[in-house]
Amino acid sequence: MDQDPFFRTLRAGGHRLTQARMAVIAALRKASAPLSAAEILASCLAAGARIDRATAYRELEFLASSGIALPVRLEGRSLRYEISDRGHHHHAVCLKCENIQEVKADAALEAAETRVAKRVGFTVLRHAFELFGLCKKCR
Amino acid sequence: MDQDPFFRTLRAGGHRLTQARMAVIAALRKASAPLSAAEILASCLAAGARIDRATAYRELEFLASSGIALPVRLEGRSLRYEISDRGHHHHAVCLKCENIQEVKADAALEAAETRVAKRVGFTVLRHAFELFGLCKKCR
DNA sequence: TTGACAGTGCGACTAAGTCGCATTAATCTT
DNA sequence: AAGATTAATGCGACTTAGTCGCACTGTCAA
Ligand SMILES: [Zn+2]
Ligand SMILES: [Zn+2]
Ligand SMILES: [Zn+2]
Ligand SMILES: [Zn+2]
Repeated sequence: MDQDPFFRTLRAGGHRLTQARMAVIAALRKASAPLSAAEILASCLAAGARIDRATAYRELEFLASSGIALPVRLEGRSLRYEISDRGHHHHAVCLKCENIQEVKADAALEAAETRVAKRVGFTVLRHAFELFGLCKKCR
Repeated sequence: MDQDPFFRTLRAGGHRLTQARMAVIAALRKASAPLSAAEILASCLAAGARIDRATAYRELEFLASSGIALPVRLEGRSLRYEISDRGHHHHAVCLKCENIQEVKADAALEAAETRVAKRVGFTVLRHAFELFGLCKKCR
């Protein structure tokens, strides 16, 4: 626990390692796809941590501001979060089975994104790229 | 009005040209950026059409299913709509002035999107690409 | 071990959208 | 032009996702 980089970051920032905080981080770690606040809350409760809805929301917001959780806002769905140590990627959402699949960053795509931004005279702080359709299984 | 392609499509489909429907289409036409349901409702009311909130939502959904309105779901914002006859494009959202700017489709970007989809074995029905940052004026 | 205060639980609140159902009005028929 | 048909509407109650203030509590450094 003391060698965990996220926990060290939190301690270094003067933040406490509370039950709720550790439960939420554990829930994010366990997840294989981005989770909504409600799902994270359910996961924490299932794991035996008694935390409140408001706490779950506040904690996720805090973890996002600390760079530990990454907000994932897929169009049409409610806000989700994933753990932030998996490198830059995007998502493909299956419209049939609802599965969310990671799409590794593609150099050409990222280059095109940069070029387009330059063309329209925009300073890009963040970008979103999502695919919606049918996954291998559902096709 | 009878030569309007959208109106002709609606008539051909056996749909009525109601006050609400025409008011919503007019609001979408007037808009220079994607509008939320609330904004469209306000625009209709300001134009003198007495329509209900539920009607505005239902009408927008209907127009989207008819291919006349295009849902624009920019991450973190509520669902918006724009008129559908402007060709494929994406959006750049200024985080300071909240302006939403159209970004014309870029051949290289679209090609990269297609290639990435193929790589992950995904049948893409729709894609999203958005830039978030600072516009020319706000930089 | 204890004081300070970051973090929590509670509950009331808001914003965005949905739904069922009785009524209205756009279009069709005659 | 009047009546019939039924798509579309208004109303209001409901849901879902998230926010907020405030009194209380648990973490941790001294
Ligand atoms: Zn699938
Ligand atoms: Zn990217
Ligand atoms: Zn701006
Ligand atoms: Zn595109």
